[in-house]
Amino acid sequence: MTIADVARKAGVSRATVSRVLNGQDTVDPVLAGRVRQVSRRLGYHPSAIAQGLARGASHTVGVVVPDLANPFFPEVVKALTVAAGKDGFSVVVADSDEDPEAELRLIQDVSRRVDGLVLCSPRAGIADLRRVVRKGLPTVCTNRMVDPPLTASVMIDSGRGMQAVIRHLTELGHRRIAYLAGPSSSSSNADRLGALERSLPGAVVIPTGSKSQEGYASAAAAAEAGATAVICFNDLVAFGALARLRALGVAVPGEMSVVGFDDIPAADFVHPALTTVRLPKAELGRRSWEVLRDQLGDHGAGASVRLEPTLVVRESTGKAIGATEDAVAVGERAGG
Amino acid sequence: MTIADVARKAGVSRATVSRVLNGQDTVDPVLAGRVRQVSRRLGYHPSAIAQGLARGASHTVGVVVPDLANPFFPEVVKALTVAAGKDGFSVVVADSDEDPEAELRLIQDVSRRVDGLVLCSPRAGIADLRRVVRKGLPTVCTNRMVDPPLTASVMIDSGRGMQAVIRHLTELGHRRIAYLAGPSSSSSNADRLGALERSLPGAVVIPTGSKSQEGYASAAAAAEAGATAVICFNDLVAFGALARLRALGVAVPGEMSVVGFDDIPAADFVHPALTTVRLPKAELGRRSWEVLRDQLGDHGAGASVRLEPTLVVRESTGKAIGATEDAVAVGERAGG
DNA sequence: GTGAAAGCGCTAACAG
DNA sequence: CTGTTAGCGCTTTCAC
Repeated sequence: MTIADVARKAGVSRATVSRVLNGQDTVDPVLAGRVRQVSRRLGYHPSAIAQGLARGASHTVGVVVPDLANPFFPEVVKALTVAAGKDGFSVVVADSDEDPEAELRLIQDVSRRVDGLVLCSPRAGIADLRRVVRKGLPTVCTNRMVDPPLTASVMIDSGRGMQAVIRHLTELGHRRIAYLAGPSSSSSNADRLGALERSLPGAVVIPTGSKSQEGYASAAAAAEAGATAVICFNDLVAFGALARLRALGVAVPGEMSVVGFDDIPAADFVHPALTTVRLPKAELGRRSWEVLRDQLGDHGAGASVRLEPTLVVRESTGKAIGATEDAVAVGERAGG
Repeated sequence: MTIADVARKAGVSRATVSRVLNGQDTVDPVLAGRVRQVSRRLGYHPSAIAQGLARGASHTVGVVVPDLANPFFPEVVKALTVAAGKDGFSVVVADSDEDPEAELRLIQDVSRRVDGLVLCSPRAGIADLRRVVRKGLPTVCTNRMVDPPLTASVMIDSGRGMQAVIRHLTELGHRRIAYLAGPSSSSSNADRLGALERSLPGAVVIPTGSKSQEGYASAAAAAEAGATAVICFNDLVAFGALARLRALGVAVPGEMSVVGFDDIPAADFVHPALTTVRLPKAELGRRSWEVLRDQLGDHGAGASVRLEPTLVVRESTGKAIGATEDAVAVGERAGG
């Protein structure tokens, strides 16, 4: 079932069928009607592949993410597909499973079949990235500092988020704070770590990860370290920490404050409701598309946008134990 | 930068370049080496579009989901992309945003650019589905009864899951049970509802939805209806219900048992840990790919596989209040 | 207004 | 083993 079949049945040339189906108004209405009817009756649908070849553009963009099972990414991808869809673009997604090697392979792979690419929080090293990102393929990179910039970028200022958290916590009198750190390959994690060490050199950093399981495993160490507040790499980790602290009999926020990052929907429904840094996920997806689309059009260099996170205070943070007006003393407590 | 450029620089024909790059062993090692070197130096990457046209297959499959922000689907999509990736296939995903109209449009759209399609829990009516599913395009449909079957299918037996829940609850002495129902367009919801009404004709059904917000809103009604146990359409809804019950001062599981469906990762970390029906999400994705791949190959009709859910009992369910050995009485209680 | 013809970049017979 | 020759299905000048 090709355009030729329609042309033959309708008694016109393939060019005419093409014109009609692409909405050109330079065709005799009678013929146009006949073509439309025939093509409908035959159930004809043009091959996007062939169109892609002929037009030199596939109207498809790729997005590669580290882990689609992490609630952060589906929201970004969703907003991106919806936005791109409105402009007639499809989105192919690739999941690298947090593996930098796989990520590089996927980038190259996907690059061969798309008009543009968005790299979501890529985990690969900068040198590797520079190697595989095709010069000439419109690309936007999210949540990943690359200096000098090799692509357009859309960032969320994680450092600012961390600062807001620290301010919040210190205002509550917390002096001993632990950070359950995310994957070392995560650039956002590095940003947060940087901000943390700058504002609070004495913070205890506990390598953790990005899943609840890992938060569960690490939370005890935070308690043992005498922290009165624990900042988690993301909400999932915070959920795990919350569960572990409960198991340990440590009251939240009474004895320990907990804060997350992301603000996934469930954060508002756990108990205690999680204080967290809201990252504008949907906006990240939308803006990524816009920035990419701009490059697709005028072939320009591509913008660099920076989005702001906002601290959402709920129930999991509270006054430090033993905190006084001008608290200096650290509320030491035995772990678990 | 096309295959012709490489051919010219390497002093061979395009066919030879093609052969080398596709790993055919029928080429003089010397030429092959030269070709590989030139193509690397030039940074040449074949266009997947052109290959697709020439080969008559794009090595891309589509998957359309109702809502990527619902944690059920990313896990399915992830497993699917990983499985397909291993066989050299890319996956384009489309998110219909729970809108049947949009879904139909997306199906047609995506169909034009892929070798195969998986419809994940499609929300459109059967008649519409029948209209847009392209005869001849390998397709698998998940979680959607279509009779007579118009495609291969991979189902999770939701009814069985519901039965297991009811058995569990009645063994605990519950007699008055409420169901916070999911979207009416959801086939799984219909299955669960069917099983519920068959096993427990007196159950109270409260139209709810698929999000925590909605569960939060509906939970009070369940309490007011005098239920001692509430079954939720999914874990997200259950999280909402849990939050509302806590706000209402209703103890779980002391005064009210709560169960969900899906078993998303967070279910094990909320408090109380959620009793839920685990749906094999990753397996659903993997099997969907396998069934699709089989059709891609031998052009066969496509299998019909059925996956079993399993009840995971955690902390949110317990003995009905006032339940006796042979409980008959209903534990009536005032709503919050 | 409409058709003929020339590709888009690649693969796959088919000769040699 | 390697090159030549046809296309894959569509779009798009360029004449008519």
